[in-house]
Amino acid sequence: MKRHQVTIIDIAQKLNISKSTVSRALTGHPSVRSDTRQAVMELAQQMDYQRNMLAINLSSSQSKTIGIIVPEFVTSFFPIVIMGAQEIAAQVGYSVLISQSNETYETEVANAKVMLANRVDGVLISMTRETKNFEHFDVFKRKGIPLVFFNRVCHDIETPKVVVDDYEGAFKATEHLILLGKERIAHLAGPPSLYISRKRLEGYKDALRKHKRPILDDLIISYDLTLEKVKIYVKYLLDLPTPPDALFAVNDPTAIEAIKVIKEQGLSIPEQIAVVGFSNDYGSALIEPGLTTMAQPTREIGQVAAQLLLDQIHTDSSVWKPITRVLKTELIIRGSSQRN
Amino acid sequence: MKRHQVTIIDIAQKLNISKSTVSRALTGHPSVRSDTRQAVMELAQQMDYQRNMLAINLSSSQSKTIGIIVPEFVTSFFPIVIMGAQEIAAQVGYSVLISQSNETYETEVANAKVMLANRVDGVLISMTRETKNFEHFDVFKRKGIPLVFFNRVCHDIETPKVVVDDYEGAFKATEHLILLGKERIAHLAGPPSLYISRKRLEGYKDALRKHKRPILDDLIISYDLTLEKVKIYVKYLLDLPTPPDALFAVNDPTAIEAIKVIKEQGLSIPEQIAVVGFSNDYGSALIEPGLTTMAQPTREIGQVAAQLLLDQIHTDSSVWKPITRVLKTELIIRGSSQRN
DNA sequence: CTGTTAGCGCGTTCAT
DNA sequence: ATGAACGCGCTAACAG
Repeated sequence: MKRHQVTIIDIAQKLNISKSTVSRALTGHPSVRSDTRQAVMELAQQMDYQRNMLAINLSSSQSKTIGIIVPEFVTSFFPIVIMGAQEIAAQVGYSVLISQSNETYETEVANAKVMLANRVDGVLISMTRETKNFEHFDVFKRKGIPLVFFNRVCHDIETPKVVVDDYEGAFKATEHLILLGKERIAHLAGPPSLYISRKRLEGYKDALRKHKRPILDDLIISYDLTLEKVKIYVKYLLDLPTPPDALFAVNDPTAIEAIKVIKEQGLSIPEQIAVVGFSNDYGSALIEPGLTTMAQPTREIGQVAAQLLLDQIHTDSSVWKPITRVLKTELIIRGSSQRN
Repeated sequence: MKRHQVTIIDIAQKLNISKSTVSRALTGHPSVRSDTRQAVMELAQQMDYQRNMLAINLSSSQSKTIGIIVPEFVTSFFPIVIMGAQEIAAQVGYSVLISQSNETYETEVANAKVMLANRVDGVLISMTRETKNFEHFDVFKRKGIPLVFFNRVCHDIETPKVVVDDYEGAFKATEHLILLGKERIAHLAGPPSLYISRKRLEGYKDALRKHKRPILDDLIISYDLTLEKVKIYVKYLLDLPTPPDALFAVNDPTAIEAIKVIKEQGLSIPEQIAVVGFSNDYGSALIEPGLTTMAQPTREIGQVAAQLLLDQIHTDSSVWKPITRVLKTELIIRGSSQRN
């Protein structure tokens, strides 16, 4: 079977009029006799005519597509962000080209090239945990393609960003544990390469300082977010001469993994050790005990990021400033930190 | 700032040679002097040249893009399928255009149009639960655009499909409960409009028949997969004069919701009522007790579907047959059906 | 080996 | 109100 899509020419011929007229009728141009328009519309409908965006995009040299590069798809966080972004994009007729970097720098670079090749009008990015070189982002800037970072942002590129208040969130989470009477609060932190890891670590430390607690380096472990390693670190913490009585994890997957390990070890949560995560992922309400966590407005992150990107796309970029939108987090208390 | 991407012409001018030569060098055509090629490649690199897929796609009248239409993004199932599909597509240089129908027929139709307009080379589809009219799928067939259904397939369209053995899976799940000594096994089924609902229901019934158990209509509830309603149905079941002692749910989100309700009601799982789901979603290992479920090879579904689609795209479709690939499920036993 | 030309489908001038 | 002609960037077919 031949693949053949109906074109304007096809319908022009059938109606024995010029392609330009058909084009005008289809695009709702006023200067077309209404009966002509009528005829065109009907035939188009009947022949299943669909505008060829490939052609339109080429001649308008814009793709009406925004790219999204995320590290992964496994946790519920990124899919939900994407949903939010897609909603906004769809409202103004934009498509979305999604790609995952699989937490690998090389893949991220490759994905960026695909975006470039496909002439996306703008890109939403959340970086890999191992991205330390930003040349592939710079290319977008040089070519005048708007960029918006979210979640895992890059501060070496001057561009809008959408984040949650990681510092404040971590501060509150830690303070919550302190107010619960916990004395030795450990922190399973993310890699320092990620800004969010550093901010959350800072918040954790400042909460301890505010309440005049010592900051114990033994209790702070920075790891690369490879979940398999959580077991090792949690065991290490539990085997300490004086083990922690609380754990603040950099994100929910980490916290959930930690809870599993702690339960395996036969310790009681939250009595012997309380746990707090960050994100309010899908799993945090499911695990037993429920995970106390800092909720992020996930969908909203996607919406705001997409809106910021569209603003940039439509505005004369010379007038525009690299704002950072900081969204609020909210403490969700569940059984992992407090018996009800 | 002006948006301007480097073109072949730009580099042709700088090198003072013809565009065709540049094009040939870039595409690895053999008939180019190696020093010429060298020069072109270097300059291209240096100028951050990226092939304009928009142009290539237009002139080759194919987009090197496959579309994926899924009902939602919330459960982990579809994102993982998409990951699988993306892997395969990426290997052969295909991009992926993703859209969610939000379980709404109208959105699905609209998405199909977007796919058409973007001239995707093929489409992967899992239908909405409310899709009963298939005209929008037929359009693809008429235009010669290959289609592959997965998971929620449509049997009125002659096209390849990728499914798991829902019948067998449901049969095994039910039999598992029977062998556990459960006498009154309820089934929270999906809407009859979905083939998978019907198949799972069939498997459930046949397992009962095989073991000479009565099929009690009271214990079979078909619902529209709106999770909020699970509570109502489960309560109804529990309030029956002789309530069920086991529940087989059509999918994991339903089962997980059911477990929550059952726990709220103060009943013990699995002693008073055992629960089995279908899918082995992310949450099923997290909830307490762990959910016994039929695991689907989720990622593989995406891979196989994408491969089937690519085969169709690359093959002369006249020679090709609408195979249905049936993948195997596997029973994962956890605490919701059996104490260890 | 390299340059020239045509055409992919559409929107958009510029004429009429 | 309509038609003709051009260009978007690139590849392929056709000369040299």
